[in-house]
Amino acid sequence: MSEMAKAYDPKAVEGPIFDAWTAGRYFEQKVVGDAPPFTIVIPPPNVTGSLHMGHALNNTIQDVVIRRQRMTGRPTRWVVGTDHAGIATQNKVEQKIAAEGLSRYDVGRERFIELCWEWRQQHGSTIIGQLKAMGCSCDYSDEHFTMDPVYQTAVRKVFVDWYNAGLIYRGKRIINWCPRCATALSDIEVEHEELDSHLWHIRYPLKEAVAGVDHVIVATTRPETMLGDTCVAVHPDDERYSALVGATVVLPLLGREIPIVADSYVDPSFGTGAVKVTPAHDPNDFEIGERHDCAKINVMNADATISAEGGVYAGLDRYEARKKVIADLEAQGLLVGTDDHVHSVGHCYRCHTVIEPWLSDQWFVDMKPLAEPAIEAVRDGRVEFHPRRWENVYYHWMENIRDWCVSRQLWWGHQIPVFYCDACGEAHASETDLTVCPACGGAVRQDPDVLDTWFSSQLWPFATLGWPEKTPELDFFYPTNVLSTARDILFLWVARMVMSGMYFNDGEVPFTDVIIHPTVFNAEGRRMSKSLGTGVDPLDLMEHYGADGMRFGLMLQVTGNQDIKFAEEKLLSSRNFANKIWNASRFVMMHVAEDYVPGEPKAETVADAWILSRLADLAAHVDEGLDGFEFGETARALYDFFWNEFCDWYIELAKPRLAQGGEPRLTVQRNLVFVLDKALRLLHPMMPFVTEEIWGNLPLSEDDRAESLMIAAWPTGLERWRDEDAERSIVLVQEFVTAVRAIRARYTVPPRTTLDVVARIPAAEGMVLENQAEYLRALAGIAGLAMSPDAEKPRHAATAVAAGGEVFVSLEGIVDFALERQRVAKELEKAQGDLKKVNGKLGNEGFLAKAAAEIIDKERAKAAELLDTVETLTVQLSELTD
RNA sequence: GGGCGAUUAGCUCAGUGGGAGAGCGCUUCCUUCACACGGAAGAAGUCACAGGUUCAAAUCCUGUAUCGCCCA
Repeated sequence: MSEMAKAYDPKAVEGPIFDAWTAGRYFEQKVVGDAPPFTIVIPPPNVTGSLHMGHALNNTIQDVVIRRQRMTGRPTRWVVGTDHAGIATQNKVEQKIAAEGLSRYDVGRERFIELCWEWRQQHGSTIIGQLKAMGCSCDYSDEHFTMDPVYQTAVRKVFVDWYNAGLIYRGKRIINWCPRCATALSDIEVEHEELDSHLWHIRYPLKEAVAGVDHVIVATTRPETMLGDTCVAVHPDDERYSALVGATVVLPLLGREIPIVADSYVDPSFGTGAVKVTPAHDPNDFEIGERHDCAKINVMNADATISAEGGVYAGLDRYEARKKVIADLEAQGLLVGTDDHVHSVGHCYRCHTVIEPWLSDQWFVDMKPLAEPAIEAVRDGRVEFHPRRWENVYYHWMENIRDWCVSRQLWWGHQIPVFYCDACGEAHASETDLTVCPACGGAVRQDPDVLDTWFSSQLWPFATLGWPEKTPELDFFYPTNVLSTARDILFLWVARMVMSGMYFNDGEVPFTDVIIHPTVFNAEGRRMSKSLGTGVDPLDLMEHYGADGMRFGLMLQVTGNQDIKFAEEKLLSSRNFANKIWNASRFVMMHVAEDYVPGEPKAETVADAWILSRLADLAAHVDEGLDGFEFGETARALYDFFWNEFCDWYIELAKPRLAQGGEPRLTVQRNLVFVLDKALRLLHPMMPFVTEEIWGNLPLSEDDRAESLMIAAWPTGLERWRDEDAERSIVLVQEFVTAVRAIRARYTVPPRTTLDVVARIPAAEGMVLENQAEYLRALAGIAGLAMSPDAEKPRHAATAVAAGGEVFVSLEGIVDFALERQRVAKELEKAQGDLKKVNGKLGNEGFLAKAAAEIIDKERAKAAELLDTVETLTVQLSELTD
């Protein structure tokens, strides 16, 4: 066995370990096995992306889940890959050719797509490499991409099937237009932000006065859109305007004559109660326009400049146009007021440009029929959310779902497989490219738009398994088990996977458990953003704390209902934890030398029984925690066990017997190895590298050994080691030792100075402690030890209350009575307070009548114990006179 | 406007009906043969506020305040 370094060095270990895993092909899973398979599909990161904290967290979660499942012996598969990120990739390539002074129109569509592929070849694997650095156990031999040829087949089939089923249609609608990306966006790709703006009140003159009224005043947040106004609307019940309905208004600046209509959409309490209606530039106005058969005049170009319809304003940018419109209205005396107004403005989720509601031809998916079974699947528990409350968010969205605009005016992506014939005017959706019209044989041209990236990503759980082919993989691994993701793509992705997954797989859900993990904010609670420089780079963190340190530090911070304000100090303690485990293991290895013979563990001493019992408890906690996807609690349980129980106490308790040699030494060696072995297995999913490195060197029996910890068996059957008596006994030992150490610390007794200790301890506890006397001596630095139920307190002794009795340490000449009085008085006060509280309960008839019997017994025992303590401390205080 | 979540030690957070916890930080002591990325001991909290339910509330209910997020 090789000598272990004094400190754990992640850099020296991680690379070789990962290479060994790869060489062993432990990540790969073939379609074999008796146990039910366990599958996770990775939320495909954006191909242009690099690892950020959200990825780090999410992929650690997935790795923890799948590593544990793999160790239980189930055939596991973690499908990895990237999505083609239409807008983002196109932006990258456009930036690149812009450096040569070229636009995509200069290079042409075909060449541009080639350049996108080239970009992908060069940069598209960045994030996959970073997942490897984290230790993620994805099946890298089977990487997928949402533009792979087979994937394209799947996308086309979905489009054509839905088209033929009438679920996809084309229509002129108001969509969210990003003028910078020059493409439509779906509703959920728009981020709304409250902005300070104004509400402008504008006088619209009537063509002819009605009952002495010669104008109407409208209020608007977007004065420039008045160029496209085709009516003015008021509420039908609004008496202020009832006489005016049907009258004609002369639109200022342009002189267009438009009607006043009554529509119940109008909120009479907002502004003046009269609204200008611009059907081509607002979704609500579009609806009003439809109802009243008003013209839809598009006054804006794709780049958000005013179109030819805008008269003298044509060519101006939308904000320039706004300024000029306001100035002109003011000059004509038509601007009657300007209020401050906060309103919600949509921004592009990719580039944060203000989006423009815009009338154009787009493709839509009719969502309602798809949503219904997907809602049902969650209602009846075929899909479960963790934490559960996310179900409500899902229901709310699904029940109010709107049609999905799936066309994008981009070049990079899945081009819409619809072919138009100019000769006969027919349109055909086709899984294969058409060159001639199936109806008339005329020439056809394909729709130039591409599909929303999410249209392809929604197929991920089955398209990556070979669908639409009925592959063995699809049969074996679908439905998948866990889908872990951030909440911000619950709608963009998760909901759509459920809908399409069920539609195309005979109603079978794509996964059974959805983990919605917390969002990682920075230490100040702000969103981490590369552009704002508020982010933290996981690669830097791994550099400082190791992959295990980062992973474990993140796991410690995952809780069910709280977002994470990133606390780097948790990574520091996790790195230290890795080192602690390393050194505890190093200690064990140093003491299992040539003389060691592997064998079964044995609960020979109370300490042995205790640690084995605690190990059983840990295993139960880890199983329960991971089954419930409670990563924070699981991490804490592992941390506490290793550090506070195994290292702080068991190793210390083991030392005397290790030194003793012979049979006791062999037993304790075997127990140390056993506990370490099982505990490393339990920790492995969270800290794969350090555990693998250590475990490979453990002197295990042939039965317990495996090629690698990552494919070693998950611990089971530890329950038989439960021993509550032993646990209680060790608590007594800990209390006693801590009491003596506290006295040592209080009087700064040098570490090597041994003390004479007298203890007045009840018989039962005394017997237990008597049996552990060797431990007490070793751990507390005791020379003479005398225990009895009626021991006399020596003169000049420092005292402590512990183990149901009193501990006295003779400290002739150095005891500070003032200090002792102060301390005892404080302890007494606390005990009296507690006693009063407990007695209050016990004196309460309601409590005695209604509380559970075991609670009452517990309170009685507590009262008796506290009374003892109070009496003891009272006596001690009275004795502290000289 | 509707909804969700949060408010516990200096900081970051666990804890969901019966004696307030962890990590980091802080104080004191210790370079003792696994570990100073360490050991030992310790100080530190009217569990946001106000009502209510209950024998019993950090925990359940209602309201208020503050902060964050989502939807419209």
